[in-house]
Amino acid sequence: MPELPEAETIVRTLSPHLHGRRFERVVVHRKDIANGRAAQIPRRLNGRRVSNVRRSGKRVVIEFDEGTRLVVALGMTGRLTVVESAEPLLNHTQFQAAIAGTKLDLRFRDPRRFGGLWLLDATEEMVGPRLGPVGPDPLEIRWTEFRLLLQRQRQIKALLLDQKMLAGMGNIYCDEALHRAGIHPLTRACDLPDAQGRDLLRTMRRVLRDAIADGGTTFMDYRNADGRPGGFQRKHRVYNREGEPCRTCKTPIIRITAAGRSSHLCPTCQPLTQ
DNA sequence: AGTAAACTCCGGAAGC
DNA sequence: TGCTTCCGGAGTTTAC
Repeated sequence: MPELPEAETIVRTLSPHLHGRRFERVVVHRKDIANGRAAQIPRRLNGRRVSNVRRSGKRVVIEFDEGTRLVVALGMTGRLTVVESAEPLLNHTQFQAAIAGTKLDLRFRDPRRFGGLWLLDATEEMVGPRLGPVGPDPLEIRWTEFRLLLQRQRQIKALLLDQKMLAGMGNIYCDEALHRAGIHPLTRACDLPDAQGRDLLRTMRRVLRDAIADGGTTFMDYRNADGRPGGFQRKHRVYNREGEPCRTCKTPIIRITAAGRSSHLCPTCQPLTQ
C-alpha cells in the first residue's frame, strides 16, 4: 500500500519522465476524483511545464512553472504510471495527460477510489477535506523534535500512524519498525525511555531507507511510475506473516488490533511491559 | 450475501 | 472544565 517508500519510489521513477516537459491533451474521466474542480484541470494544466516532482508524506506532488500543483494521493489501489500513449485506456482510469515531446502518457488509475487528486494554485495551502496539513518527514525529523511527540500518552502505533504527527508512516512500516525496535504497538509513547525512543527513530529511518532501496512493498496493486512492483515484501519480518516464525526467535507472529488497524508482532521480541 | 481489506474524517464517549 | 485519547461509522470498491 502506498506509504512513504512507495510514494518516494514513484517520485524517483516519475521525475525523469516529467521534469521540464509540458502536459498536453489533459483529460479527467471522473469528475469526483479531484477536489471539486476537476472541470478546471484540463484548462489549467494543458500546456503547463512541470518544474518539479516531489513527495509530501505519502502523497506525490507535481509542480508546474506558474506555481500550480497537482497533488496525488494513491490510497490503497491507486497507480500513477507512465505508459505509451497508444496503450488502450484501462477501466477506472480517472486522469491522463500526454507528455509533450514524447509518445508517453501520465495516467492515474484507482479502481477503489480511496485515492484522489487535488488541483492547487500558487498561493493555496495544502489543506481541505482529506488534504490536511501533515507533520514532519520521518527521514528528516530531529531527535529533539521526535522526543516531543513521544511525550504523549497515546499508544505508539497510533501516534506513528497519525499523519499530523509524522508524515508518511502507514500500517506496514509501523509494524516493521516496531518489530525491529522491539517495541509493542500498544506501548504508551511516554513510557518509552529516551534510549528506546532514539533507537525507534533510527530504526524507522533504516526501514524506510531500505524499503526505498528495494522500490517499496508490493502485495497486490502497488507499482512504480514505470509499472514495476517493489521488492521489500521479501524482507518483511512481521507484516502479513501471522502464524509464521519470527525471523529472530522463531515464535509465531501474531496479529492484534492496534489503533483500529491489524497489527503484526512477535510477542517474544515485542513484550508489552506494565 | 456478508465481511474484510486501508485510510481519513467526523462525532461522541471516556479518560486525565 | 478542557484537553487528549479512544472508538465506531461513513465513504469508497473489490474479492473471497
